[in-house]
Amino acid sequence: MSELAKLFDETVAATDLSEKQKAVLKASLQLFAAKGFDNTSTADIAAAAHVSEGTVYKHFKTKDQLLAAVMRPFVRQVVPRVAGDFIARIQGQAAPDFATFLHYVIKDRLEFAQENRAEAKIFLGELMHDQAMLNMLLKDFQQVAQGPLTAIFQHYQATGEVVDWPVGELFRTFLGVMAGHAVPLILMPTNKFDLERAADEATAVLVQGLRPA
Amino acid sequence: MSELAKLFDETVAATDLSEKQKAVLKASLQLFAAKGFDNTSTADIAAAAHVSEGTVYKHFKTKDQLLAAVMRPFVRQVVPRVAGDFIARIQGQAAPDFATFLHYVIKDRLEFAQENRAEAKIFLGELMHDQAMLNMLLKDFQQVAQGPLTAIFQHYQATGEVVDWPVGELFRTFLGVMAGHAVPLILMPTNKFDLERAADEATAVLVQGLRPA
Amino acid sequence: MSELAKLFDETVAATDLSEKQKAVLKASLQLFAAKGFDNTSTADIAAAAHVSEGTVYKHFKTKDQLLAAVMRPFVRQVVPRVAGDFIARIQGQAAPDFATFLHYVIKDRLEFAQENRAEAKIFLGELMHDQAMLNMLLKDFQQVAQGPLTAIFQHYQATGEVVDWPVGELFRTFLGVMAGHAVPLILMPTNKFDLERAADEATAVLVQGLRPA
Amino acid sequence: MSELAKLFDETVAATDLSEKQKAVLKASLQLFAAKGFDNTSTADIAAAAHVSEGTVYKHFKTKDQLLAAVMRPFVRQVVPRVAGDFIARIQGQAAPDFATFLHYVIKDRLEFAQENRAEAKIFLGELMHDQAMLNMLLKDFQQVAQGPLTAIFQHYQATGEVVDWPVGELFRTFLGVMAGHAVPLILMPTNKFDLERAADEATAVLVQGLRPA
DNA sequence: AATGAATGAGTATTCATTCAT
DNA sequence: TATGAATGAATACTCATTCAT
Repeated sequence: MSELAKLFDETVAATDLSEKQKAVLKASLQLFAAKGFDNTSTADIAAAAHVSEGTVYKHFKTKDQLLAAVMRPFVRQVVPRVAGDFIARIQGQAAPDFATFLHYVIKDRLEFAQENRAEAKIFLGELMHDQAMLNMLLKDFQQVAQGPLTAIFQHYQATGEVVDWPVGELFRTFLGVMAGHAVPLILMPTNKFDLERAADEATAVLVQGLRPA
Repeated sequence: MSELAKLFDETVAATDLSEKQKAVLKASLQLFAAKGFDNTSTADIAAAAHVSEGTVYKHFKTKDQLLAAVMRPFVRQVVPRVAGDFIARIQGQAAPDFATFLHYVIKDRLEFAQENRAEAKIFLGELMHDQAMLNMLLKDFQQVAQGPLTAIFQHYQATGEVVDWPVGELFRTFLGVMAGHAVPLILMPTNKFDLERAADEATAVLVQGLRPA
Repeated sequence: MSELAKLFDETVAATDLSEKQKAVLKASLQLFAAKGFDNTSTADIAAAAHVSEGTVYKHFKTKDQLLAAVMRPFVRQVVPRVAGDFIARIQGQAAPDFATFLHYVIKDRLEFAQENRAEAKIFLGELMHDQAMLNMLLKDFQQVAQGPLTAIFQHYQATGEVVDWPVGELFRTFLGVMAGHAVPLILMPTNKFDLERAADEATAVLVQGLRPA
Repeated sequence: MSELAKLFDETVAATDLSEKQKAVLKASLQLFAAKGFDNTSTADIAAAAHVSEGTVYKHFKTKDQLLAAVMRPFVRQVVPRVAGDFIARIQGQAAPDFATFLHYVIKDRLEFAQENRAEAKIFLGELMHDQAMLNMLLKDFQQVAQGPLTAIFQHYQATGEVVDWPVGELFRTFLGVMAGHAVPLILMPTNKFDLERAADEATAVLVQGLRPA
């Protein structure tokens, strides 16, 4: 199980959620992913959770709160703490080369996507309409981009492994190449996905593509 | 104005749509883009188009048909005829080098995205929930990927400019890098976007990133 | 063609109805009979008559007027002038016996029903909801029952062929027995209906059934 | 109260219908009878039942289901079990004479009509448009006509009380004469109806009318 | 006379949400 | 805590009717 899934379960367990409330959350996750938030009624959720309609509203005051409860732990992890971990090592002497760094991060995020496919699907589906979610994401991105990520990329620019572009541009390319693998992984319900190979490929493209001319 | 935009306008003009019906289409486009299809009511559309609710349904028999009418010309052009044009030149002797090819295609598609921002936003927003749209898109992709695109990439593999990966993988990387520029362009309503520079950058990354090791 | 059908056509022809208006009437007749008045829209009628929606309203100001136009000649003939014709003969010396009288009337009305099946179906279908139609019918019935019919039945009571019940009761029995044949004739679209035999049977039942004990 | 009325009330009571839901049923019955199914809106029903429109749809999923719920117990009893009861006695030795049989059945059915005037009015009003209802009725008729009724009529044909016609013809005459009394009873909201006398009269007509010549 | 685009009130139905039990 | 009946506003869609051309 992924870190997020664990965290999510802990969140659920930690709070005073009864079994029924957990069932509500689980049903919401599945239905939102399968049919979209707007096309899922609270009656659907109640039925899927084997719970009365009133119960759905006992803990979660609105349908939107239900969405938030389902998505919050996921959104918080989309932009990971990975960066923070790495920063420490880089500032020490044992900094890995750019390829190793990329491979680690890409694989980590693809695993994350794979293990949280339902949440990711909801996320992609609502991103366009849910200003709150979009803002949460953008804020996280900016924080990471302006903070730890800048330090990391600057490190590899200093070693000559990465071209001298603004960090934002480097990040955009990184995200694009990764999304090329992540999006199909999320949308297509296939389990034949070769995660290692995808990470290899994306790493190869980025290492070469971002190398100084 | 983009090719599509023209085509779209012609479609509208060609059919015997009255001024009011055109207003309905225009209002639908704007509202779907702004609030999403599900969150736009036919009453909203009628109000925005300064038209009665009955009028909304006079020409377009269902709300779904309205969405289709708004999106069809766009979807048909997402995967462009560009490929076809190029094939001809490549099969002749005057084939451009890989960088030139990429730059042309990328710029063309980014311009397309820029000029059809509203449609593109709806498109992204509905893709997850609208199986029909997703299928249309996937079919188009497969057709292009298995047809002209294969020929093109194989050409550049023969010239030694492109690494010997399966065409699908090359295409995925190409789309990812381009999406890295297109998605922010579509989502952020800024006109400061430097299209030329984005095309340069994406081209640079891909030319290097896909070059044989 | 039945008397009514002729009269109906004359009504249509006589008035300043254009070909299109006649088509509207014909389409209304067919659709009202097939789907009922409430389930037929004026758009349906326009389409079936190959006419614009506006044209439907050019001559007939409301949908109800259309119904009235279709039904009026029928309703006026449901209770026939037959009675008047007969009165004359009875008051003369050449009065037929009760069986002959019944057979003539029953056959005449069954033929009428057969030839005006569509109108009859609408009539039955609307009778319950359309107070105006019901009233028209009841008034006609009362007029006939209190007028000519009374004279006729009293004649046969005087000859000893008919039991000494109030005319209303005799009429009710007569209508019931006839309806037993007419209703299936109207509802079932079969042409195997043996009208002569039905008239024989109904006559036999009534001659015996209404004979003084 | 009639058997059906009881059965109907039990049905309502048996199911877990709340007071409000019963009010919905009652209001539907009254409004459908008064204005017809098509001319009764769910808003009308909600208002008449002093209930919100949502409540109308809580138990009954569609307006058609409401109609079915109102009519089902009635339709099931239109063609009664009476036949079955009689069969037993006839097959025993104590068969009543034809007049007694007729009088019993006619009185029973007229009482039924009197006690279920509202349902009967809806029934007559929808029969023409509601294929399902018509089919239900026809099937019941055929079952009775081909089953118990045949046995009964054949019994009276054997005793020489009834003319040697096909059972279908006998049934048709029986229904016609009865309808002559039942229809006015259903349509006219008068309580002066002398049921005993009507049964006497109908019996007299049929006993004589169907006697062998 | 005929058209057909336009209207707006109306219709069945859904749904997030509340509340008495 | 859980229930599920009740709510009422909202929704997609229909339809009789009008009117400018």
